[in-house]
Amino acid sequence: MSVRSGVAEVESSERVAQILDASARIFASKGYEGTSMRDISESCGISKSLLYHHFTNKDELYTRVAETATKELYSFVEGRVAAETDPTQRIRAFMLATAEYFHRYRWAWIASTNAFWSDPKRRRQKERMMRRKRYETHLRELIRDAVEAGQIRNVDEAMAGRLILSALNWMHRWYDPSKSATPHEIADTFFDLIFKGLENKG
Amino acid sequence: MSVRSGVAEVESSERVAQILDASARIFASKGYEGTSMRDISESCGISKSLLYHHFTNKDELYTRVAETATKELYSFVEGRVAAETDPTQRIRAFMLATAEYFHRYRWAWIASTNAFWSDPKRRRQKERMMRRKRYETHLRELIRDAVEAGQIRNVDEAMAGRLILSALNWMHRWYDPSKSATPHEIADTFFDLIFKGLENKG
DNA sequence: GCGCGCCTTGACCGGTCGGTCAGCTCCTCT
DNA sequence: AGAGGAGCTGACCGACCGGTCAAGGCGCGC
Repeated sequence: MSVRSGVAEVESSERVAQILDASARIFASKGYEGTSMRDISESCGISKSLLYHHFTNKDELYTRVAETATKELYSFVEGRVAAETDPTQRIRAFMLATAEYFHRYRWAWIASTNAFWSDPKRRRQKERMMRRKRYETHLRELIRDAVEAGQIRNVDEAMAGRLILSALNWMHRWYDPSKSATPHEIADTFFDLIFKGLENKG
Repeated sequence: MSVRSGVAEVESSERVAQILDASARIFASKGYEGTSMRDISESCGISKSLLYHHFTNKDELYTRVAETATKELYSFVEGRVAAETDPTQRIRAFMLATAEYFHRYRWAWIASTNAFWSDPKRRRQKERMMRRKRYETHLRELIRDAVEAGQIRNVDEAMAGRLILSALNWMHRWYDPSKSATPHEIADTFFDLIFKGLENKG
């Protein structure tokens, strides 16, 4: 495993970063319960004991992986949104930024998405849910602003927000990095489809 | 567990149906690996051995659950689509039928969705993927028909199809049956949003 | 009364799980 | 030279996993 996959790019220890990267990939493809500490240690070419030298237990290791997928998402997206002034373009920036974030932390994103249900630790889940809610509320505010600016029609912003997030959140299930379109292009296409609609007005 | 949750509604044996229903709920909430045969047997109030009397192993039990979520989806949706003639209304029927199917087999749907990755048996996955592809191809054909009929603009039908399916497939992550909107109403709202778009034309 | 099948059980199996521990190597600072 | 700490290992632990098996209860036809 020579190529880094996005997790812990600025991790102090080289080994810790290697473990986090390998864990992200394995958790993403096999789920939390389906991944054993032996799987991880063997994919890193190290002993299982060394995992416990760097991390207290499996749960902390998983949490570290999952956090990278969500922890800075909000501030990253907010920064991109703030760079735009036009209400509609702010929504587009929200979508493109989310896609870019997904692209960068793909395996960690998938790992945390797949274990959305069945979280053994409720404290962690509560924390993640709060970040999530803040992120979703932000989108709804952007939609509300665009409605008030007269740029989009008076839709239910909760449902419109869910539609946008569905398009972005389902992407990991079919996105193939070896194919042509980048997440950025995909998000842009979805923005066009959602904004203009399918209907032929001509 | 007195209430049936959709799986195996016409199952010959009462006990088998009970096991399938309980399994669907537990697989849905804890995943395949996270669910033990003891979990299932205890939630049914029976011994673990009895599970193996009715099912050969854990994999067959899971497969039986997962199949109910996908096996008849295509023919069910196709039937609803065939009842409509207008190309746009056929797309709407596709969406409403999918939402209704999800509503009916909710736990089995979630269980099979969550275990999309990490499928130990490749044969089964291949089978499911073929059904899935047929289902998705059908939608793309409906979109193409509507484009050719001049009802929707000349969009990329693959991306338009993915947008529609994303909205439907992500629903299980936020749908709450205790809340007001039914899957039918949700799908109808999504159809309206996707068809007309967010843009204010006035 | 009695044998026969079906549903059902508890005891048990080998294997794997997450996690622990004593101790090894090797580099650094004094 | 030697003390000490970080990185690292293999042997090991109890718990739990999926799965097996011999046998018990029990209704039904003869």
